[in-house]
Amino acid sequence: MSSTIRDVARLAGVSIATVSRVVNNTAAVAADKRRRVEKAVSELQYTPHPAARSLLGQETGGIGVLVPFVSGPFFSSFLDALDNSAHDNGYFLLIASSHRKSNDIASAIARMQYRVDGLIVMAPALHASTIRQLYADVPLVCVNMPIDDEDIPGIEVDNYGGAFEMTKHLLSQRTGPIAMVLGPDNSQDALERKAGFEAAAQEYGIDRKDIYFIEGEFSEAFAFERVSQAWASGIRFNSLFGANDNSAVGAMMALQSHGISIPQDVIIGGFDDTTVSQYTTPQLSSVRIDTTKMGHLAIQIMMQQLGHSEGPASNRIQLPTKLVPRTSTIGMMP
Amino acid sequence: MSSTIRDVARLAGVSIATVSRVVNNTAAVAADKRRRVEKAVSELQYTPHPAARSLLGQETGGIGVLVPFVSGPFFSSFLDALDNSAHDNGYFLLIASSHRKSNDIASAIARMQYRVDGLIVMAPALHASTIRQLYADVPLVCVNMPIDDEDIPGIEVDNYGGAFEMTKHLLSQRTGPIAMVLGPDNSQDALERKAGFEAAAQEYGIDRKDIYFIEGEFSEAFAFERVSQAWASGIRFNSLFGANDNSAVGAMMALQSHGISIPQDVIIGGFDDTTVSQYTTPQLSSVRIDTTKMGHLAIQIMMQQLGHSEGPASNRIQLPTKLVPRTSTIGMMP
DNA sequence: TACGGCTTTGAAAAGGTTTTCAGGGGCAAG
DNA sequence: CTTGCCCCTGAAAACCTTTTCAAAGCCGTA
Repeated sequence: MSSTIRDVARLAGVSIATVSRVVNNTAAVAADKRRRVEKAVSELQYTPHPAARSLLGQETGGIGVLVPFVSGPFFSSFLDALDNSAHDNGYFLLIASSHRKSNDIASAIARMQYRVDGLIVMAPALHASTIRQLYADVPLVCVNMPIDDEDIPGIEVDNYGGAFEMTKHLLSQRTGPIAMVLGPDNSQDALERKAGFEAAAQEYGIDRKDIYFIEGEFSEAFAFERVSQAWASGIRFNSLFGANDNSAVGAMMALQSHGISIPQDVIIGGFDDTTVSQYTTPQLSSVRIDTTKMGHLAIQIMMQQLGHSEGPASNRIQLPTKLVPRTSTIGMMP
Repeated sequence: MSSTIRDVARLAGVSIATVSRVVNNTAAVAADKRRRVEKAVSELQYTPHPAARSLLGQETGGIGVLVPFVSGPFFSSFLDALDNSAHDNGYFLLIASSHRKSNDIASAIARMQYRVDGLIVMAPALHASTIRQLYADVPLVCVNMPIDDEDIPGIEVDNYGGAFEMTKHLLSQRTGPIAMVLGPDNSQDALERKAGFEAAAQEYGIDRKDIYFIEGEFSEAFAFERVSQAWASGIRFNSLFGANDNSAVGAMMALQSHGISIPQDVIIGGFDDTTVSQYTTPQLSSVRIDTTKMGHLAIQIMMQQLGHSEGPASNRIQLPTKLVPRTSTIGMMP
């Protein structure tokens, strides 16, 4: 079986207090005893039991992460950044996915209780205050979700601005009727993107009846079907904005299957700048969210809350987005 | 602050033992006391401290997962399956990524000590016995890595068979000189794929001098560069097998940039059946590893080891692969 | 009525660590 | 030589829970 601090103390001929002092380097210990203890530690392969430590209110070294899904390029690259950054700061990640169901979130958070020093949550369909309520006494960082409490630190993505910019880009290339494939109703980011889209369309003076909204679910298959239906039913537009890349790609496939050529007949833009956007034909213009930066910032804010570092000036950050134009919105190649 | 079992006991007017019995439903308790305790529990929002529990050798409810990376379609869909399956069994995941460095693995495993009930490891560059050595007394499941100890349960992917099948597919479409973009030397799966490739080439009687190996690192950029070099230096082949999809895509891009058309001039196959393979032009033929099944199986074997279920008949599973032919290897569209 | 057995209950120990507190020893200064 | 201070060390408490063990109460039966 695994050895305890008592075993080490016995082997080294000292008290357990001394062992603890050597292991944690927390007080002066006579040189010879220190040596003896170190020898005993390595001989017995002693590792302090984390449960005993956290029982005393010590830090656990863990950071809980809650995301809707683990897979998908957007979430997974965010997780990757989180993981790297946490690792650099000596923390490990406890990851749970909520699958967008809110009761799952409650149970997932319950499991994290006492096991983590902080919580990083991304739950686009929930509000930050709900999370805070679920687990009150832990440092919290909310990412990419509506933050309705001034005191909760977090990172908000500029969905509005990104959508606005993309829509302007589309309309500057090709004016006239325009369509948008929406996201799920309960997703705050989807709504913000819609708002940005509308504002830009208005700025360009597009007539209300020349703006088409097509239902979507952030999924390629769903977008394919609905866009296909829309086109078949005679709806026509010169450009299309997908609330995320999945939707945009689905729309692209649907239109191409109707014999429409992109970007000659219709230009298309997406959101998220997913990996696939580089591989479609034509390559999909998109709006990049810097997930790596997002992850780093989240950990940085968390470290600040845990008192480990200075952190950014504010603990409430608006993450800018970046337009990435590709061939799906550019009429002619140079 | 958060409340303890003592607070509950005091409020309900019973002993802490009784509270424990009610909370864990572990022995008969008089109806009125039970009610009082339940009331106190909900009133104080009491949650047992997991550290105290695990100190008593109870199960933690956590399963540790070690993967080279968190991101990337292959790993993340595996993680997703793992997460779903673990969740269904009432477990949560503790995820750490090793970034392929072996000292990171050691420290990651050290962190997991005592925090998890079991460990699922995917470390293509390491051997199972090394892991076992690092953390002896915990149920272990090794996935997609060389298992050099009969007693360690795990899932091995049929890399050899998949590569064999793909190579046969390539040569049945187009015989003659053939190239393979290799994976990293220290990766067991890469070596197995190479072996499968060689065996198939031999079966088809391809002359040794008509078989070209091109260095690779499982990365698109690296493959692009090396394949480009190879072609520029005059090496010619009718078909190419990429040790993974990244390499195959890189090769495809490189060849296309040289004016070669796929599949008319050269046919290409990959491995992993990554998402992008559906979006390249032409779509990339690949070999699918059912990551979802892999995740489910891994959890299933783990549950068996933890004594929770019957599990599969054997705890040593060879996961079959499946050839997914697409347009990159089919000369003419129907 | 008395006794045996069953149900319910609480006290206490155990699990492994950190930290406080008090004491012991050595050394320097007076 | 004595006193005082500092350095080092060990005993013990504290953290929170589960579980064992023993006792108490109750019911039914002889």
